[in-house]
Amino acid sequence: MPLLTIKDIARKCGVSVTTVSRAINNHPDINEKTKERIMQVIKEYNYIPNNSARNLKRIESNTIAVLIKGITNQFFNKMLKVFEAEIEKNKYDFLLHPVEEDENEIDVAISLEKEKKLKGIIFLGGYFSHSVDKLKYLNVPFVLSTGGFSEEVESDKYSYVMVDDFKESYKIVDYLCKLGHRRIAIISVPESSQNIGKTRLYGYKKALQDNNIPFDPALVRYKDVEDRDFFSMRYGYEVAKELLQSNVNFSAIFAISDTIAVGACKAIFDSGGKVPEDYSVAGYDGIDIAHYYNPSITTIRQPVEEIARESIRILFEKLNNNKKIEKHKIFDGELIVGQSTIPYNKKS
Amino acid sequence: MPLLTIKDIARKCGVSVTTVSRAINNHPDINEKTKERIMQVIKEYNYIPNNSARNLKRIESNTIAVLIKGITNQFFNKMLKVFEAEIEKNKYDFLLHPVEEDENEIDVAISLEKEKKLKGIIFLGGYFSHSVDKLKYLNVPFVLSTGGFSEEVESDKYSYVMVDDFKESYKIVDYLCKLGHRRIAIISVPESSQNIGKTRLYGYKKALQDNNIPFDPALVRYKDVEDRDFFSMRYGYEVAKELLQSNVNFSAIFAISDTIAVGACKAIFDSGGKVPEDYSVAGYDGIDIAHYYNPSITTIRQPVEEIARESIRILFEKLNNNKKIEKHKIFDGELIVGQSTIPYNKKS
DNA sequence: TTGTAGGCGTTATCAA
DNA sequence: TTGATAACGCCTACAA
Repeated sequence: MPLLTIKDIARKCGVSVTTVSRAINNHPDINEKTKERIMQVIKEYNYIPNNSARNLKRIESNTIAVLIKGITNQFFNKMLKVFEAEIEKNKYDFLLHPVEEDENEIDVAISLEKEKKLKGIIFLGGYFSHSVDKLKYLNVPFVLSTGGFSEEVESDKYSYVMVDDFKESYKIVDYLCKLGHRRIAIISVPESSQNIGKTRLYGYKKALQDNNIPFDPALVRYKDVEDRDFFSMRYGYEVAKELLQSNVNFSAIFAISDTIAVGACKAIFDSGGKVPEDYSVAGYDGIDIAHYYNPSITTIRQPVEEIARESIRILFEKLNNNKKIEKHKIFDGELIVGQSTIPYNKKS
Repeated sequence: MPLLTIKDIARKCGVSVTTVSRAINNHPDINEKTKERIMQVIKEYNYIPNNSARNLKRIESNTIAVLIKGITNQFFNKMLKVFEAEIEKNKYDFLLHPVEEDENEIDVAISLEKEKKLKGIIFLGGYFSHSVDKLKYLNVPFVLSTGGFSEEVESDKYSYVMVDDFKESYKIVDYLCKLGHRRIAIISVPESSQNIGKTRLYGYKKALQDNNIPFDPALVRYKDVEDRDFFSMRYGYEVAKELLQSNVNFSAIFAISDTIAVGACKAIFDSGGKVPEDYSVAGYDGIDIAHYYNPSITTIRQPVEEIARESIRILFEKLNNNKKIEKHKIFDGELIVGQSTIPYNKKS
């Protein structure tokens, strides 16, 4: 079965390719009867137009792309639903494009803008501290959504929506301090790893400092793993296990993600300990499992739906008003107190 | 900044587009100096070729696409890693293409084959009971991987790799029966929902039958939810809550996915009950959380890495040997006994 | 080693 | 309402 082209259909119908094109694209200037006949043949042969040719020739598309780095990250699940719903509600086509870990998301965006003649772009995940200057090669509006990136970059060059990782990290560690914990371990990721680990570590340090708790490097835990999957339950489990087997004393753990926190809890259980009676454990993100775990995990809930909605709102604003002004929105995270943390003096 | 084309680069370099094309595509017949100069300009202006034009013109690509329906499903995470690794190891380009819930994956495949001049396709997720006949419009090798589809279709028309959902479902329910449970509830999904729920229900029924346990429709639980997200923890929570609040007597729950099982456990905890002391809970899939939950959840582990590896192996076989023979491989699931199930007579 | 010209499959323009 | 023709951006014979 050779690949059909519009010419084949035109020949079979005894009309010109132009007419077939009109039928396919719902042009008004075509006879209903002719159109029906053509659509019948198209259906019969299951003809599907070549998108490369269409994209190449068309002046514009109606597509908004969501570029996501780390598609398997649970954290993005609910955001994707919002993006899809909002984009379709506004009569645009939704294109979800996963970006590989080793790809530069801006290059991908430039490429995709050309290839699909995009109307707008949402960046999800990824870290822009490198190559922000490349953003100038984008000719359509875009918004960075929850991408951790360094503070140094000039933010008047782009719009973003996110939470303040430093502040939220501070918030939850401060909460642990206020519960009376003074030996708080943090499960983070290797410093070399380009991600939000660093910022959350700063928040941790500052919270300790403000609570007059000396910083102890022995409480900062991480390890290198081959698959570089640092935000997995397994990673949390392994790092927590090493911590438990060390002779480092601690009464609480701050894991920089909920998945890590889950792994840490399991490590404690497996070593015969209890959460929160023996150790308090806190996470970060507020994904489903934090709520459904047993015990439920104290965490910082990132308002993901709101972040997504605001991101897309800003994008539409730029799209409709042709505004050059870049908008920035920082959402507050919410401290969700679960069953996994208790005051130090209530410990068993 | 207007979108650059190959012509712009050619003009800036004072050469023809052909020469620029040669530089881009690493053709041998080009002067090293010329090439360097061109690449320099390309880098300076961050020129990125238009993929639509390339795809249109090129005779063939080197791309293998993985079409996945339900990209947010945890279940696929590890499979994706295998696919990516194996495809790249074999010097092909990996293209991950999410398929929306309301899209027909075969139409998407036909479209993508043309657009990207694909070499091969892996289908992940989705249900093929409808429109299998459309598969004949595909001109490249493809393999169905873990897609639940009805048994009726003639399987000599395509290759697939999967587990026997009926058998595995039977296996775990039989295990519950052998533990002495006779009132086993199943948390499934609405019958109207096109998915594996039905097959797993059959396995449940057959296991009961073989253990001389009467089937009680009151123990088959599901509900309609607006977002149609049936495999969420929340769904499991809600259905289990209704079950607990009903006056239906039961001692064990078989949830047709681990995520549902997690939700069910939480519902039991919230109602003051214990797992497994008051109720045994079993899941299905063997995703991370089944292992890391507290208690760990008894489940059927689907050998996802093996499934992925075998799928891609078959695809390469078809690719290299040009074989028309369709291969079928059914993997056994593994019953993982966790802490969430105990014998009926050990119940508190 | 480089350039010219034609065409990939489709849509846009213009004329009929 | 329809059709002929050019053009989208790129690659590739073929010619120089």
